[in-house]
Amino acid sequence: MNIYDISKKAGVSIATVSRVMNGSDKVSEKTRKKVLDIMKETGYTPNAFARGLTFNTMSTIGLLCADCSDHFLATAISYLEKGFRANGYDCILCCTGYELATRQSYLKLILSKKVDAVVLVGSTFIEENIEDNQYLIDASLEVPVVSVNGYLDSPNIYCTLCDDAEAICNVTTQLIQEGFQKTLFLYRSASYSGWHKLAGFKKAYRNAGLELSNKQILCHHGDINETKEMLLQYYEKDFKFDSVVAGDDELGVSAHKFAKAKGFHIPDEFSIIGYNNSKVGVCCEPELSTLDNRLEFVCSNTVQSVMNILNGQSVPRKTMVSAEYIKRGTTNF
Amino acid sequence: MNIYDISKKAGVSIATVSRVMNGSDKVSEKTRKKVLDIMKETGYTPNAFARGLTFNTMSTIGLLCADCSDHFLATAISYLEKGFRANGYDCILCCTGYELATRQSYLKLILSKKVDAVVLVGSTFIEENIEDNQYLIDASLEVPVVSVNGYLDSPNIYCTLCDDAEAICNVTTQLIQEGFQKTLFLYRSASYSGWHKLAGFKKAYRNAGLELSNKQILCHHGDINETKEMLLQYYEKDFKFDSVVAGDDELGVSAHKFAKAKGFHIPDEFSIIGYNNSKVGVCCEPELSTLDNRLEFVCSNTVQSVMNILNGQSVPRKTMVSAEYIKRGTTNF
DNA sequence: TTGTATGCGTTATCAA
DNA sequence: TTGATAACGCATACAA
Repeated sequence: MNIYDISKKAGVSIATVSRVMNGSDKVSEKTRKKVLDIMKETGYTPNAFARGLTFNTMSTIGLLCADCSDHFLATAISYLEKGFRANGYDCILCCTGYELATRQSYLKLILSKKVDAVVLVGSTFIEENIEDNQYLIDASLEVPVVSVNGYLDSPNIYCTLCDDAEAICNVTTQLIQEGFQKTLFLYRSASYSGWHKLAGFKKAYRNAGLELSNKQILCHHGDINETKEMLLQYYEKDFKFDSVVAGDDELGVSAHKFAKAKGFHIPDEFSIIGYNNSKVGVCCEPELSTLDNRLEFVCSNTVQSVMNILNGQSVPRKTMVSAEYIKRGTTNF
Repeated sequence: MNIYDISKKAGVSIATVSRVMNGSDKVSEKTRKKVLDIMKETGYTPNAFARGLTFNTMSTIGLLCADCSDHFLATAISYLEKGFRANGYDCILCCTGYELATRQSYLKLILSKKVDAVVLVGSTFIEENIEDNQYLIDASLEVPVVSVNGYLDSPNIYCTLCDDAEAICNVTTQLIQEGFQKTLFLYRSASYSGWHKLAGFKKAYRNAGLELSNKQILCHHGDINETKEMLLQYYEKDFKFDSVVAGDDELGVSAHKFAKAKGFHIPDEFSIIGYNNSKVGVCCEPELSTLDNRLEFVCSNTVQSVMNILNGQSVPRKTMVSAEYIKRGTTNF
């Protein structure tokens, strides 16, 4: 079924059929009804590729994310997809993994599908090494690139993110004031968000005028129990920490399991703070205190930015929002 | 940059350019090199919409899922996306929510984008009321429809699923043999998978020749702590259960928190079995025993089925796999 | 108000 | 080995 079939059945030209489809007012009620009836009868739908060809868009957004089985990223994708759909856009999902080369080739793939914009979901897309971000800047020459929780300063790249550094700095300062001065900062990987959290941690010690040992900073990736075991060893061999500030809630849960294994009383003897306010933090007892990075706001802002950009409106290149501290059972403040 | 620009620069016709692009052997090495050089130089990419128009496909699969922030579904999507991409297909993601009307309209939307196949991720897409599945059958008239973890018997609908009923039946039988004869079956919603799990639970009691009270079956949706509170009330007011078989791990964690709140010793005094082998089950102490429904296998089978169908090969309409019991700390067997 | 003709960027058929 | 041209399905400027 195409526009010619409909036009024949209705005894009109394809131009008229096209007008009816696009709600032109320059069609008589009579013919409009006739054409509409036949469309309904035949279940006609205009060919999306043909429309794409003429309009040079199929109203799709490319969503790049490292790993959509990661709960934080999956939640972001959920918000983004809903938001874009509400604006009439479909989302092409692309799970890139964490390797740069893969991300570069997948970004090209997505661009070749002629998406209207590219969304980088999660801070892992911004590399520390400047040249490694060139592929993002190249992409931004073709379509707007927006980043959720990462920041890259470039003309057609728009970023919405949470002030992780400030949040971590604040809670670390609180811990110090509570007397926890041997805090371990536990994070998963080098990423825009990772460095900023670390910077916040360091800043708290600087502000307090306290010496910070590099043993207090630990980068580790592994599943919950692997990390717990690693912590048990680290505690014995390297550093006797009295609290943990974690880069995400899963690391926080690992610290929680570590503390339980050691028989430490939480939160008086041992305090823990997670990050992301995710479901895993509420599975343990006592539940994990955490920082909520207002993902829903960040995502809806991202969607709105893309829409505004596509409508030719001016949009701030950087939007920053502060995190919210969620007090639960693993801290006293 | 389009094929005409390239052809002009190379001093050849568009037909030759097209041949070069598609690796035809009927092009002299000399002109091939010339065209290739200019393509590289200009960064030319063929227009995806135009190709879509001629081939009537853009190599995309529509992924429908109720809620991709649900960890189980997100994991499935992760596997599916990787699998389809490895086969040269992109995925359009569509989070439908749980309402039938929304799902119906979104399925139409996805079809109007001319995807090559539709994947229903999760068992919630199959409705108990037969007419409510008609929209799926209608869709299957246009493109192959495949279901992950749900079953619908119809010519162009292909299903891969885990034998939830058998799995639940087996563990329930084990519980009965261990002396836990007041098990509460806790599930979240009516769905294909939900009924089958329930059926398995009932079967275990039938097999054991035991009376099953309808107080032993409880449907509830809510977050982890809401469900825990609900269980505390239910225990006081309605039914003194000694174990829980849960439809998913989060419900299992709720039961876990309930048991802790009551001071029951796990697993001797109170046993719990979750479902899905998800991350939340490993956050609590003792960790949750659970059933792994072999999601990775189910997803890779789904991808392979779609590929085979699109290649015109014959594919079984139903593939069933048994679950794996994961013993952790909330059971004795 | 309606119809004709052209363009969108490819691929593929047929001649040369 | 190459080139001209029709076809894919739709939108639209222009003509009627």
